[in-house]
Amino acid sequence: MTESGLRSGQLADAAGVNLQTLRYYERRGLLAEPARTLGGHRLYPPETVTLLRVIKAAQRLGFTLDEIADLLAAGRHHHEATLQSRAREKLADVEAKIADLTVIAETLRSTLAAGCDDLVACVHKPHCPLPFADLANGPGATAATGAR
Amino acid sequence: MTESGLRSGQLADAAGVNLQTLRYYERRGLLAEPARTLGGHRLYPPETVTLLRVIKAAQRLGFTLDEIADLLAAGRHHHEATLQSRAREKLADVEAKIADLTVIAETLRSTLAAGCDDLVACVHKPHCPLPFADLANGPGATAATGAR
DNA sequence: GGTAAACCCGTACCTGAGTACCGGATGCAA
DNA sequence: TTGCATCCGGTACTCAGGTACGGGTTTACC
Repeated sequence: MTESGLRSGQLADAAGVNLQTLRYYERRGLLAEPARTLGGHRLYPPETVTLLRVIKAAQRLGFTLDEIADLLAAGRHHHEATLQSRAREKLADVEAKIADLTVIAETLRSTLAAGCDDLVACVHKPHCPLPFADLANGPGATAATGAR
Repeated sequence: MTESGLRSGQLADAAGVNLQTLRYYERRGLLAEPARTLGGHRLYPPETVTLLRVIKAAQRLGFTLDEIADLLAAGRHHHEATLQSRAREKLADVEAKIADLTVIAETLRSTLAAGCDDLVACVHKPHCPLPFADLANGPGATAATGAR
């Protein structure tokens, strides 16, 4: 009974994830419940390695686990266009984040150029670049809160 | 006894933060323990509004609350250069994140251009732009985890 | 058949930045 | 002095994506 699939530890090693993460993904609906040995140990089909790589790649593109679960389910039911439209939305998100971070980088550069050395004291000087105006209105989409 | 400082609710309103956040910042060492009324209610000096704005501005620049607490303490002790060097580090972080997100945006654009419609199926096609190579080596500093 | 490694499940914990809820106390004005 | 808004403290919960722990099986090899 050697050639029957991967044990959870083997899969975890092969995909570079933690063993616990596999069970977590199973709970989250990203991995289907695998076959089991007589004793109850999980036996994964070999292509699960690819699936995990896909999941990790999608994560790197900024998709959440919930979104990835949706996308995988949609792929199984051949609802095309779902991935395309989600990707379009994500691209808009990412572009907004880049714009936001660009403003932040410029502000940091100004802070350096102005030679500020004390957060509080600097505010009272006219050249202070610290952005007090944009408190309620972050420029990017989901500005001040969880970026990614 | 009208002119003695701000009550916590007034300060929260003036600075645009939640009341609970004030106590949270106090616990985290960002706000000093304020004076109290005889009955134990907090009385903040008016400049605390400015301090909160500074905190929010620094947050927008990508500093964590711990870092801001440090920065504020350093300012009080006139350890100059601390803000400058921290700002330099943050700028490097932010630039790395921008670079990272730029790669991600390009990948998303390729995904759109290639017309991929199924995450898993796409992998087996030669034009698939999904990045499987950079799993263990995110290009940016703290790539896949907390971007902000 | 013994033993060590791997695996099982359930539950608790982690980070970061807050927010919500609760019962009780205080502040202030009419 | 009554009544309502505000505030107090402490605790628990939120989100995302995991990670760790503990006690009990199972597998695999000698």
